[in-house]
Amino acid sequence: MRIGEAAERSGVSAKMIRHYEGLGLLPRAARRDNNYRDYDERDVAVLQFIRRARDLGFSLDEAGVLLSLWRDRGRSSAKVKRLAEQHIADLDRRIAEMRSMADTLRGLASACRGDQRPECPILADLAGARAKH
Amino acid sequence: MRIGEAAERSGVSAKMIRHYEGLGLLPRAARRDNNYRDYDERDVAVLQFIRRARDLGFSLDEAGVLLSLWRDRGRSSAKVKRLAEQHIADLDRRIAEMRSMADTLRGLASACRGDQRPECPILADLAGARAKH
DNA sequence: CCTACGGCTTCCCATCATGGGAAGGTCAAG
DNA sequence: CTTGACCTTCCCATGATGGGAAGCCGTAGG
Repeated sequence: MRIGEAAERSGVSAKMIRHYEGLGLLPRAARRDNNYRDYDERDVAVLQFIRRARDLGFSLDEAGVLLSLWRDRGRSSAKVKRLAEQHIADLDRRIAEMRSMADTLRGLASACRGDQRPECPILADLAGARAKH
Repeated sequence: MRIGEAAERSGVSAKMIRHYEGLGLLPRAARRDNNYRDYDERDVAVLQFIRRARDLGFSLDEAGVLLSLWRDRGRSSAKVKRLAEQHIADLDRRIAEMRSMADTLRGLASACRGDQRPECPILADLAGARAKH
């Protein structure tokens, strides 16, 4: 099949498929006589694998590592699990950061009247007047 | 003061101060005879304002809007509050996304033995075999 | 007086993942 | 034979940040 169909079936855009190939994340695709890339079911499965890894927040580099582990029949599941746990820890760290931001903002916004007057604890906080607690 | 001191006092790197000026987020800095940029306390306060906005997750564009509202004495706090609430909603959406990723991964990782054997539900999931629930 | 050093200047490049779009080749249907 | 939907490669943009080169400025120490 051509790249458009592979894209549709995998959920990875044609643009990205070419890009992944350029990065070396995918092997160079087979070509037809007309120089069009040619894909089969296994290629689509690989693309779906990458797509799913991206959906779970893994970077392309990490997706590449997972892919090579997937292909390695003699792999130890310990390596996969370690990678997953590191990624979970990273997600948790970023979640905590963002929660802290959101909570701070919620506190400031709730103290802000939000009317036509200029007084605003949000701007006051940004300007350096830290809240009184 | 020179850019190095302004950077240290504001917590914004010299590199970024120049960049913000290039973006038009900051007015062009005053220059000394030797062409060095020259900053005063008010400049540092503006930089701190931007820094704080960034710390709360606002984009540079949003920081620019907040900055102009801060400078506008006749502003209505409603505009500030609306911007903050949109940002909170955006943070909450991203947090929910990441929590969903982390929770899925936690489920898969807990089902993975993590030993020297190749069986691994994490890879099985990525490969398209969706979990049984 | 020369040199070394630290600070500054501009400019270009890299990151990460993705998309937009131009210029041009290929192929099937009308 | 044209049209239109594909495909190709190549360049550029995003957003925020940093790295580093080449070169200027100014002071302190020999």
